[in-house]
Amino acid sequence: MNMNHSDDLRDLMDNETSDLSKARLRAWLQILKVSRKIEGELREKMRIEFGSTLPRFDVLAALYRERDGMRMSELSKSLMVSNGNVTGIVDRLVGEGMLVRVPVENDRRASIVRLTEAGEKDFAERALVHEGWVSELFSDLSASDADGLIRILRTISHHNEAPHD
Amino acid sequence: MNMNHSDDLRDLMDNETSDLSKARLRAWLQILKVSRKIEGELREKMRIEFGSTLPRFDVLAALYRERDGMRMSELSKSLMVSNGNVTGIVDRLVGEGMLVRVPVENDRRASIVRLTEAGEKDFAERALVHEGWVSELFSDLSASDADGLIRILRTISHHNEAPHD
DNA sequence: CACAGATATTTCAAACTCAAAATATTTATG
DNA sequence: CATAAATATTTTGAGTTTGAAATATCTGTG
Repeated sequence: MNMNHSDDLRDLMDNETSDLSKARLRAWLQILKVSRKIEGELREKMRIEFGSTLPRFDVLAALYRERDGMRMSELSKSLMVSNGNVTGIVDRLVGEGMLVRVPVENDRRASIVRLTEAGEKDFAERALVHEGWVSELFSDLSASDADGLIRILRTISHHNEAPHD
Repeated sequence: MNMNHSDDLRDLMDNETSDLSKARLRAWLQILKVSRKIEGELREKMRIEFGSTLPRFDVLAALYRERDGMRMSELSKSLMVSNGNVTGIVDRLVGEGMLVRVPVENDRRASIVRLTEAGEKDFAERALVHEGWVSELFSDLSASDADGLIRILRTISHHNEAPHD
């Protein structure tokens, strides 16, 4: 057949778009399926138990980790959602008394968002309940499978990391 | 210490909400992180390359698997989104000439949605490109890791399967 | 200092999403 | 047959999400 180096490569590529790439596609679809199902369950619990939503919980969680507060841009980057999106969520949480916007010294464009005392207290309680829900939904996941899952997912997210400056 | 059987159980439970439940929470957060990142990438490619969106792609994909078409309710169940949601997406895809609604014999409440010839042709091309994108985004995922990932995720989705009638 | 470009955030229009209510139709029961 | 209950779908209102445009402010360069 006289295949040269390029043909070998081509052959590898074709195999990849056939077998490996299909396995990866199945993996992606399974990730999507699980995350939709779990998100749906959590959304419903969140609505019924807390009268609140997942996006709001996510914002509160981010700010609970950064007690000194975050800028809008840090918040949207950390949650991987658009800037404009965070504006609306924060507006509502401010309206609920969970957050405050604090002006930034020497930069009148920016503001720091942080939990109010009530917001901190409320979220601490909700976070415990939320952890329980997740553990229940993942109750078939052993410790070693949890670790394996995290390891594999990390290889994926590292590959797609935003290129550092 | 004189611990009885109940104390043993309590102890096991407390350990669970401490270590295992935290591992499961980390696993969930990692799933969420990966699916957001990948969805974001795919959304952008979808918009730039196809001038379309992920939800529309999902609907087309479901109907490409069921060439005879599906009812609205089957579609929304298969995609795990609400009924009302599918209505809007299908409306737009009908407007684009990708889908048609066919009345159902003997049941004037229902209609079958199916791909047009153009829709079928368009989607077949897009699906190939899409698979390439996914394989690229998952290029650090080996065949065995893909299989491992799928196995672990299946244990999770099986636990949260809708209880059959 | 002027002012071009960069940065931080909000506003905007369109799309997506949900849960609940409304509509239309079918099925089952008395 | 009448009609209550069930089913299939759409409509509605509120919220979330995006990408792009608009605002406001800051920074660096001449």
